[in-house]
Amino acid sequence: MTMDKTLLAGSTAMLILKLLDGQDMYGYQMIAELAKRSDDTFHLKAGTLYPLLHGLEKKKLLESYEKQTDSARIRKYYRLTPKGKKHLHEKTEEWEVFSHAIHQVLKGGLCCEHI
Amino acid sequence: MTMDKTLLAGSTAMLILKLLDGQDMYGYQMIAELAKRSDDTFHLKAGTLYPLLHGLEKKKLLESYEKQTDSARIRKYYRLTPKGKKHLHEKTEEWEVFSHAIHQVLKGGLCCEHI
DNA sequence: TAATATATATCGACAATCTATATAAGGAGG
DNA sequence: CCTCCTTATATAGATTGTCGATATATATTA
Repeated sequence: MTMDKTLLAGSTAMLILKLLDGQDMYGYQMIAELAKRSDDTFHLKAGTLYPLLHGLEKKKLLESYEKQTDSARIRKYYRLTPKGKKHLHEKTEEWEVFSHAIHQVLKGGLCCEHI
Repeated sequence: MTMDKTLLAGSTAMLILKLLDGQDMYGYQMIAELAKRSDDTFHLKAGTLYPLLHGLEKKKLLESYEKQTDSARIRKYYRLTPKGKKHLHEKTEEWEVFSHAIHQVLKGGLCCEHI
């Protein structure tokens, strides 16, 4: 199914933070990992990811460091900061409230019709 | 809780269509009804709703008609068209896939880590 | 050596929401 | 009677988030 890209709005940052909660990763890896974990539902574009990472770093939610791999190639890894972890927690709760509310409306709303 | 407004992106139209699935409504009523059905999570602004309604009408997903109420005031009611109903159905399925995918990622993704 | 995959980055376009503002009618309170 | 608040519809401008296109460079494979 073709995902409506606008649905992602606002939740992309949360997903990135979640990916980094547990292990450090570099940008390109995140794109693949997100696709994998979401069963190929999310295909984050590079043009979306990199500006987002820079923004999160500026907000001190992430820290980056360069790491030389076996193949002489330098990759830029990102690490979740304590502040980022806190932010992730908040956003996750927000998401729960939000998706529950949507679910509520889609359920028919009949439950609230005559209280 | 202050809802991140961007989370709504893309799903507002679906919610409006859902509200009209069952009964015709006028704009102002939709704002109140959506807040009610979502347990005060969604507070749609007039500046968001009306352009959206006009857009949905232009796309033939909605039809409008004016109705004189008891109080001499004329209200503009909206009705869901068959095309709109079909659209609602599609968007609802899309939402299910999307929210499931988010849930999957937030779950930790550990389940997919070593398959 | 040429094509493809990996890897990071920026810019302009576009879509969706918000705030602010305009307009106007009805009801409540002073 | 007049003012304020709520109801009700509407539009313009600002902001934000995502995408497509493009640029650059290295590594792998054919």
